[in-house]
Amino acid sequence: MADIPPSSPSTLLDVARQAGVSPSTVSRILNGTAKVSDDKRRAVLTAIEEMKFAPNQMAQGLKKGRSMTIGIVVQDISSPFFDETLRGVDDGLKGTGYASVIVSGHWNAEEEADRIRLLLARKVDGIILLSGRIDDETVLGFSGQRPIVSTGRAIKTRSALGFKMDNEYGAYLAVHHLIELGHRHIAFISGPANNTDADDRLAGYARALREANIPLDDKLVVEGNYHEASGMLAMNRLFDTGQQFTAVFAANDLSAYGARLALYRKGIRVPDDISLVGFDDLPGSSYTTPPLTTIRQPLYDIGRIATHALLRIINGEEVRGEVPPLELIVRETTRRLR
Amino acid sequence: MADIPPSSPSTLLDVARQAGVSPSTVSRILNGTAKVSDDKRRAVLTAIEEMKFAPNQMAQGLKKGRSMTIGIVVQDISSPFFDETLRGVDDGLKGTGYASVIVSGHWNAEEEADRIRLLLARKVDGIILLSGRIDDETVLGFSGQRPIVSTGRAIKTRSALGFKMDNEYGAYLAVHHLIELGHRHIAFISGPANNTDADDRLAGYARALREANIPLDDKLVVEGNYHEASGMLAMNRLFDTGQQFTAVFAANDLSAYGARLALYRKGIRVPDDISLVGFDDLPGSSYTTPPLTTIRQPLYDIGRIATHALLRIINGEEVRGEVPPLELIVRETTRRLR
DNA sequence: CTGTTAGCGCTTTCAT
DNA sequence: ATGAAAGCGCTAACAG
Repeated sequence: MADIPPSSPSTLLDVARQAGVSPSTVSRILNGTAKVSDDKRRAVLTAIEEMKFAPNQMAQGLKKGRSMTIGIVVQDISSPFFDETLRGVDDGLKGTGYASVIVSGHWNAEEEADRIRLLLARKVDGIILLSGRIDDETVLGFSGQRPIVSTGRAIKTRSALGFKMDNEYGAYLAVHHLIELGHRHIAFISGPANNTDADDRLAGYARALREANIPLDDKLVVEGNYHEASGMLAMNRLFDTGQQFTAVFAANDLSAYGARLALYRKGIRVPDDISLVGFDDLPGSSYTTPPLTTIRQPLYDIGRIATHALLRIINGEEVRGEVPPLELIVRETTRRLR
Repeated sequence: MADIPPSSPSTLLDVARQAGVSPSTVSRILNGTAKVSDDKRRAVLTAIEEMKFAPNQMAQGLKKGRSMTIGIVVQDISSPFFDETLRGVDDGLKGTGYASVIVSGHWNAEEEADRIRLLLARKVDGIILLSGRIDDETVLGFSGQRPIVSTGRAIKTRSALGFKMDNEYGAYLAVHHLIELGHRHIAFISGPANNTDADDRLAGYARALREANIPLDDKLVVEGNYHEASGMLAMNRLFDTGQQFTAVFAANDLSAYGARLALYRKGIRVPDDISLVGFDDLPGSSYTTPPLTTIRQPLYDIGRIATHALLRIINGEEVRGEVPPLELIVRETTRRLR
C-alpha cells in the first residue's frame, strides 16, 4: 500500500551513480543550492524515486553542523499541563523540517541539567525549557552552546529568551472574583514550597484579600504540591482543623480536582455550599462536575510562541516574546454568597 | 553552579592533543574497546573533565550506524491516553543511553507513514508505534528497515512485534458488571467507525447482552469519537430520541466524562439515577465526581514492556510480549438497580 | 552548469 | 598497548 523503503537504505552516491551524475549534483538538487539542468534534474529525481532515497540525517547533520532537531525539556511527560504546551510546540514545528526530542527533568535541578547536557551532546539546534528548577545563570550558561527559550523566567539575551506569566496577577484575579461574589472566608491550597510560581500565586491571594481589607488567616492556607492527591489531603486538613470558609482557591486545577473529590466525599455541594476556583484551565476542566471556574493559562499558545521564538533565534532573527495574558474563566464552581 | 560546557564544543581530537595521545586512544577509553595504560587513561580522563568534552552523537551515529535514539509514534501528543504509555516508555529508556523522538500521526494513515519515514531518515534504531491507522502490511514493510514494536496489533516477526489488548473482553467485563447489578437497558457510546478497538468494544457489549438474553437495541448505541464533546453529544442524542435506559457504557473514559457532564446538566444523578462505566482508566478517572468505574488498561506497563521488547529486538535478543490483562475497576459511578 | 576534492567528528582496522 | 589511516554519507568550496 504505502511506499516502503528498501531494507538497505540507498545513499546519495547510489543515486548519483544510477542517474549518471556526480554526488554534488544530487546534493544541489536536494538542497536547491544551485541551478541544475532540467534533464539531469529529472534523471536524479526519478532515481531518488525509484530507490526510495532519503538523505541520512546524521550525515547531513554532521556536515552542516545542524541536526534539524530541537530539544524540549518538560518536567513530567504525562501531565496535562505540559501536554498542552507540547501540542503548541508540535504545531509550531510543523512544516519546518525540525523534529523534537523530548526529555523530562522530573522537577529535579540536577536531572534537568543532565538532560540538557544530553541534548547538547546530541547537537540539538536549540532547546525549549518548560518550567524547571535550574537557576537562570545555569540556563544562560547553557545558552552559550545553543539558543534556549524557557517558560517561567524573565531573561532576554541574544541566545536566551524567557516568558513569564504573571502568576501573582492570575491568583489575584481568582480571589478577587470570589470576593466580588461576597466571599470573605477564602481558603487557599498552595503549590509546593520553593517554587516561584507557587509563591507568586500566594502573593496574589494575599493582595486580593488585603485590598478588600480581609485579614489573611494563616490557618486558611494549606500547602499542596499541585497534584490531585495533595488537593484532597489539603481539603481534608482544612476541615480537620475546624476552619470556617465558604470558598477555596486551589493553586492549580489538578489540586482543585482533588479538593473537589474531598468535598464530594463529605457531601458538600459545589458551588452551593462552597465555591471552588482553580488555576491553569486544563482541557479537562471544562468537563469536571460541575465545570471548573479557573484562571486560564494560554498553554498551547505558550508552546507555539516559544517555538517560533526559538526558530527565529536559531535563524538569527529578531524576536519579541509576547504571550496572551492570564484570564479568569467563570464556569460553574463559584457562586454568589447569599 | 552547574557544570556548563564551553561555547565552542571541544572535539575528541582536542582531547587527544591536550592529553598527548592519539584520537584512537581517546576513543578506546570512551568506549572501553581495548586496554589502555593507566597513565594515559588518567591523562585523557582529566582532559575530558577539563574541556567538558562530550562526544558528538551525530558523528558517533554516522560512524557506528546507530543513533541511540528510538522513534515513538503517537496519535495525539496531548491525550492522557498516550501520556501514560509515554511515561512507561520514558522509564523503560532510563539509563539505556537511548533518547526518544516523539512524533504524532494525528490518527491519519498517510501522516503516520510520513512520520515513520521521517524517523527512518533520522536513523532511529527502532520505532514504537502506539495505535495508529496504517495497516499491518505497511508496518511489516517498514520493519525491514528498523525494528518496530506496535500496540494494537497482533504481529510477530523477527523485527516486528505487536501487542493487542483484548478490547472485546474488556467491554464484555464492563457490560457484564452492569448486568450483574440488575441493569437491562444499557446504552453504549461507541468509539469512531473504522477503528478496530472500537469495533471490538462494541462486540464485547453485544456479547454480554446476548449472554444475558437481552436483545441488542440499535437505538441504544450511539456513535462517539473518543473525545469528551462526543460523549456529551451522544448522551444528549440518547435523551432526545426518548430512549429508556438505566446505565451507560462509554467506549472510553474521555467520552464518559462528556456523558457525565450531559447528565449533570440534566440534573440526573450518577450513580443514583444512571450508572456509568468508562474504558481506559485514565489517571483522572480516580478524581471525577464521583470517581469513575471503568476498565483498566495497563497503559504505563504497555509503554515499559514495548520499550523493553524493542530494545531486545535491537540487540538481537529473544522477546516475549506479555502484557497484563484488562480489568474492571469498580468505583462509584455504578450501583445496583433496585 | 557540473565534477573533483576535502573534510564534519568519530570509530576501527591494520600495523607496530 | 598505541598510532596512522581510512571512511561512515553528505555538503561546500574550488575549479573548470
